[in-house]
Amino acid sequence: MTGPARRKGLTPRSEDFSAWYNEAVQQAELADYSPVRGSMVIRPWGYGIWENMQRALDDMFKATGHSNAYFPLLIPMSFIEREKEHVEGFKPELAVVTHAGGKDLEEPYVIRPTSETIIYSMYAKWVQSYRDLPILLNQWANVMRWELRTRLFLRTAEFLWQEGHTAHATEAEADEEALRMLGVYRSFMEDWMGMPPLTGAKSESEKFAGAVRSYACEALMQDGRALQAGTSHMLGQNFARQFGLTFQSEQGREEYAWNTSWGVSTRLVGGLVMTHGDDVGVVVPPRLAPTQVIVVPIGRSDEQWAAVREAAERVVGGLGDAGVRVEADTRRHLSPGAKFFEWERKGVPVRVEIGPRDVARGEVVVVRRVTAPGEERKEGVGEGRAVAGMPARLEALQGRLLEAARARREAGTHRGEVSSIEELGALLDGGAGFVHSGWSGDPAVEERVKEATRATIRVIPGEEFRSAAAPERCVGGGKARMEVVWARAY
RNA sequence: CGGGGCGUGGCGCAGCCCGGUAGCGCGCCUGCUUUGGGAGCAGGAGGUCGCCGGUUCGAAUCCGGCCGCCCCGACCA
Repeated sequence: MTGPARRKGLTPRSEDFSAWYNEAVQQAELADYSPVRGSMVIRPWGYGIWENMQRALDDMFKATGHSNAYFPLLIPMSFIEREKEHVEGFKPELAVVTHAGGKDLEEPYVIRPTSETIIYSMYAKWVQSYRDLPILLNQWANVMRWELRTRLFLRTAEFLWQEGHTAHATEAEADEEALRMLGVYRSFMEDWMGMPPLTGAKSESEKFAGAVRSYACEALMQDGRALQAGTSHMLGQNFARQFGLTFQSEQGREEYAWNTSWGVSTRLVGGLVMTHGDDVGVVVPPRLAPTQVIVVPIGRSDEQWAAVREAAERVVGGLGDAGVRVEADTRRHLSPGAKFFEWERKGVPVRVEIGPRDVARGEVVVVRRVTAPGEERKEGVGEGRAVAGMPARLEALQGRLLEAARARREAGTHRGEVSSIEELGALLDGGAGFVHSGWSGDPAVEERVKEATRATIRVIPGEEFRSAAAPERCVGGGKARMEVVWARAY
């Protein structure tokens, strides 16, 4: 199995999804393992995707009134320890700096696992009056959580993310903010990633350490497991109390501010791979692809090469003018086939082949990375028409990826009464990803389900995702008080 | 942290049981011929066999300890 036959492709997803994922990520050159335990190197192709994600998200944050700022990497240990649930949640995975400048530090610093504490300590300095609120900041940063078991992009010890932190005068305003950003995440995942998530609230046991309410986007991966792709928290006044974040209200009273925090990380890149990838490799949606179109000139003799190069340059120029991110692969030591495989593994949405035959006809061959049923993969198109039609072609592909992912999510979702834990387990074993059911609200039921099936409540779905007929029975027996969605999660 | 697997040129592996000249494929370099789905031939470079210690005339191989990586589980907004 290690010979040439194996080298031609990845381990099929159906055979070993985990092996497929690792191979897909590495062969697409998204990331590589590093000498540092649990920390990966994000390579240019992977980082390019992240940069495109950042740009889109950053624009959305700005459009909703937020500004960027930057806070220190190191946080005094005492800060983390101040909020009781927060410290309990994060203590086990903290990396601590105890020694610097050649001597032991008086107070250790932790490498931020998240920045609530240091940010709200600063907000406390900046806020005196209700007129200073709201504060709407975001930071792009790296954070560190010493995870016991890591996986490329999905869970690494160090990862890149953005964390939004806001302070408001009222609870209603804070909750509105938390929900607004949940909606921003959802739009981003749908419109840019083609990864339609379920959104809703977290149960008590799954919420963020220190939050009053947590909201999340949960996406269904191709292996039927859920990926928590983004979270937004209404922190109440928990941190404000610990850090003295108070303001004088319009009525002259001293009050604690209400906070929110929200974040998405490089984990999204892993989600992208597991949403759209196939047995050939990664598939990157056009809006996020660092290169949307790869032009491959094909020629034997020097004269042929000169002719196809010229045509390739014309196409690259034309596409560039049309706002398409395009590149020509002019390496002469590689055969066309080798280049085809390489770019397919990386997931470039469209390839344009230009050989002597095409030049003679004034055509190019346009090849799609993914095809709809019944659609030709390769297509000879007049050069001018190929260039002019490319933006529309890319948008169509973007839309198709979203629809395919939505269809997979729906096919992997079970709705209807689930009246026992055994039945829930059978549904999950039978291929269901998201299983809707009723729930009494009793944490003991969650615990029992987890024991028996390894599934957890991913969300208490928002209105739009609830079933037409609300479930009446709780999976643990008795009456349901709400609808929940179960899944085995990453 | 529990269980399993694995550390040998850049990558993937064989050799280890049974101690004795370190091997294969891919990749890389040079030359020539090639280029429409992973090119061919010829020549070449590249390895203190994860680390430390022990046994032995002699250790990739046997013994002890340590370190690291991957997978499953536990843990993990």
